[in-house]
Amino acid sequence: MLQLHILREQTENVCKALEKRNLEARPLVDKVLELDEKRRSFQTRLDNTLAESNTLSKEIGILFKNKQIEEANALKNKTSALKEKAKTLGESLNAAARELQEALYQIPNIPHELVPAGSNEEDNEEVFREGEIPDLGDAALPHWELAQQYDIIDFELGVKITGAGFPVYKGKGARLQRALIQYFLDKNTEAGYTEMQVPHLVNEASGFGTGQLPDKEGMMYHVGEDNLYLIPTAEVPVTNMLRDVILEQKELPVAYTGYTPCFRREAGSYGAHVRGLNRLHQFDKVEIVRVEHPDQSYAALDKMVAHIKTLLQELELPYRILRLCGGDLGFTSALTYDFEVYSTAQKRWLEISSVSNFEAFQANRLKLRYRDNNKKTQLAHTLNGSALALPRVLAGILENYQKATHIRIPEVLVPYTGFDKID
RNA sequence: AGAGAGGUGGCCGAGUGGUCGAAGGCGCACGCCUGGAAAGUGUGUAUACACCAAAAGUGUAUCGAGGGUUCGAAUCCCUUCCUCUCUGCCA
Repeated sequence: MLQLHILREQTENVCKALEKRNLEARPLVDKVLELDEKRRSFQTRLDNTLAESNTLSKEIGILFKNKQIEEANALKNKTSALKEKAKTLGESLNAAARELQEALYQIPNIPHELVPAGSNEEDNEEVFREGEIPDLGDAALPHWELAQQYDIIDFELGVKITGAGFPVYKGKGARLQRALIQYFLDKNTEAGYTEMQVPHLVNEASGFGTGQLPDKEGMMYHVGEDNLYLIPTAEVPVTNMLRDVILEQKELPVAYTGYTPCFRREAGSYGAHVRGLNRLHQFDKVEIVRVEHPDQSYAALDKMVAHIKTLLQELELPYRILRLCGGDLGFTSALTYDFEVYSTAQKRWLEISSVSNFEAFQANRLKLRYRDNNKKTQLAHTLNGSALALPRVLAGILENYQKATHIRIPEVLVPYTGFDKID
């Protein structure tokens, strides 16, 4: 949610910047400003009415104490009109506030100046590429065939017990996955992130806090009986820990990491792009989340990118980094870098991490603030990223490390897996 | 899951219809005192919104949340969430 004062004071700039998202924001922004004015006018009128009524009430109290019953009753009559007025104004105020919020929710975050113009993923800007793409020739198998050949992931079994998109990891496949999780958590901890184990179900308020609700309700699994949602990412519980929090400036930055399974209904997926591990309803992910002073948030973003790079370097996977263009940029993000690992057999890049600076957009909704040097509360900046999403890293490892008779395990993982090849 | 008790400011805790945004204490901040510290002492110490160019200031709302009664609610009523104790169940 954008801050109203920014919309009010920098209307032109905001609209111009939003053009990068191919969004004609003018009508929306105008509507917000109009509703804001309306809301404020109702607020002022209601406050004045209530003030008047409060004064009268106090007078009535004093009159009763002095046994001036008649005078008191006379004043009572006066207050009933005020009461009526306050009620109407209150309703108008609430209606305006609600409308304002709804309109405000429809405006995405302002893209950072580095965000390239563009309409879809084709226009994303590759900013970095590293790692050798192995030459596997025509013998290269996609990971789902490797998974079957070495009996390490069973998609059919998942279908049997749950449904499509819920694979069963077996034997060394399970162990490799667990090794990756632990490796990522260790590396993140080493980099200064505090490990958190969080609930995998969240309440409605948390869904609203990070913006999955009300718009993206369809992406989450809902437990109706208890009105809880299965988390689509650790970002939801981890970030919501900081909902309605005022931090002291010296407590910044906050850096958390957490491993959770992620549950996504992912309606409307199809074809080869969802085969194997490419897209799942349940998958594992290690997430990193930061809360930063606004002056520091972009330096922090760079640090996060650098950190994720080291993970991929150590795993010796070929990857590239994209700066998302305006058309592909997430609603809440100001600047996002996607990491993609190369799937040698599928001959395409798979997204394994998305690192974003939300600036104050998310904090505004969460009411996550810090107290600055003048003791004023200010919105903090929030950032998060995957470090990393497991299935596609697994797919990358299986495909890129495949040999004629086995799959090699990246060296850094061997201490975690306890074996150096899958055969 | 059943029975009971309770949710008040950063924390503890008073407050059962009228200047209560809320006593008192702790903590914290600044000052005095001190050679320095402790003790002592003085002052200050919530959040949001509105008005104001801004500061100062003023107003409004907030005592878990939502509704109601009343001229007036932390206080009474209803709904709901949560916590604690006991009983039950359970990894």
